[in-house]
Amino acid sequence: MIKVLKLNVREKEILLRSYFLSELPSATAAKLVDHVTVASHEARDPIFKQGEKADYFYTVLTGFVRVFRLSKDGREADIGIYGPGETFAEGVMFNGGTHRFCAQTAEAVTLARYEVDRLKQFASQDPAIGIALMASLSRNLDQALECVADDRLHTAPQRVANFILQNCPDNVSSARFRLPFQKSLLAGKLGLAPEALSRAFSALKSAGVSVHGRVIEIGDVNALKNF
Amino acid sequence: MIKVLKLNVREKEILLRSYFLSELPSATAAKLVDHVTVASHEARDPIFKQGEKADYFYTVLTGFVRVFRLSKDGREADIGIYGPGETFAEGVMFNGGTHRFCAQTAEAVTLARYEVDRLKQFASQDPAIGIALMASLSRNLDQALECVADDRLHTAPQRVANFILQNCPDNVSSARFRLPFQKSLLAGKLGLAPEALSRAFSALKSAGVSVHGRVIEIGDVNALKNF
DNA sequence: TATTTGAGTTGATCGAAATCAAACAGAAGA
DNA sequence: TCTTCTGTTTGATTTCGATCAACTCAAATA
Repeated sequence: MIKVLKLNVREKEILLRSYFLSELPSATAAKLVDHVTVASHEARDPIFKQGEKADYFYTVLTGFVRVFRLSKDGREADIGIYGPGETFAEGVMFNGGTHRFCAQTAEAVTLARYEVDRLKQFASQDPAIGIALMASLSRNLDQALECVADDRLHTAPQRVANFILQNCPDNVSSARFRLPFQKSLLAGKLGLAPEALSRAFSALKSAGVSVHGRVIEIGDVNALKNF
Repeated sequence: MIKVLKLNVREKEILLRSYFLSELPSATAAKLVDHVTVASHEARDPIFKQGEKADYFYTVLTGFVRVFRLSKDGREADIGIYGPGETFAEGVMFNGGTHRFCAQTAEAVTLARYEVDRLKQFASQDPAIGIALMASLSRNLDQALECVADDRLHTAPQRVANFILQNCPDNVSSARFRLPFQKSLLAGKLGLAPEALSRAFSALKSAGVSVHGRVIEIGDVNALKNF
């Protein structure tokens, strides 16, 4: 079930701090916020399906969204997980107005929706909007390329190590953090079966990583970097 | 050895038909062409290296360029092959001005170079330029996501079949085309070792594909689609 | 014509991760 | 408290593709 609502104050703040809008002068950002609608989704809700007409692109306000390709034989391959402040599917502004992938909520999620046609119009009037959109596209492009390279160069334990390191503050020797979503979701994001993720965590024990539920403890950050 | 030159007439035409400039009104495109420099590279020349400061992004005029990540232990993973009319490394406009990947020519190549700083300035004045850049970014983003999904869902022979089908005209039952670059380059693009590509071609014989040097003949396009 | 060189293929082996199956643990519900 | 359900782990097996090595073939060179 989707409910469409107006933005509340808290949501407005999250949105203004998102990667996309934070690039803009505050007056411009405020104008865009006025045209945003909010969609509230339950867990496991489909947001859109590949092949559908694309009327919106999205910024996540709360929760996590899984974007994936569905193959002919029904298997799914994740191409990205997006969390609060992140924008996804901006590509539909320029690819013929059709979604090329499926998107589904991982849990209860609220989304800010930008209308494609309206944004195109705004972008054609104000260069700053185009530039902010480019920054967002560019960020997502870099992540996708990084993902291809990571998949092709590194083993499962190495990819998990990379992910852990991205979630560690820089210049510390040990750290601890909590996974913001299920392990099975992380497995998908890294292109692994859940079993492979589990085994990868075991393999990282020797590098000082211990896992308790969703809490991950890194004993020696440098050891992990050289894994 | 790099030689920097002015555009000749032929190069100017290729550039105006490139994915990036063809999106623009001809007056705008002409203005950008005036600020482009041409770099002429020999085969196997490095164009830039990951970590380097990024002063330009590029559109290929002739030849093919390989963009790849170099890992700590010296292995390389291709993230894209770019040919005539395609633009690469536009991401550097927004990622802090540093190249995140390496680029190398596969053969003798001529490139049109756009100065990042100048393009940013132009984009901040004319919304159409930003929109054209977005279209280019968006195209490259889609390709990268497609690549992730393809890697994760399909076996080597299936990926090769997909590549072949992308190079077939639509709605024909049989076709024939010539690879525009070396097989080893194609192997890299598909994330395969050259041996694996060779074996994949053999596997596709049963689906009516025959290979003579760089010429690929597809006996039954539909059989290939269902491979 | 003989020779060298590089691209591509073929064969044998190995390793990483998918798959299938079963056990296990923690949270939610009766 | 006991049961149920879902997410995660562990074990056994299989499959795919990397790797290493040898070989073929064609083009380039002498």
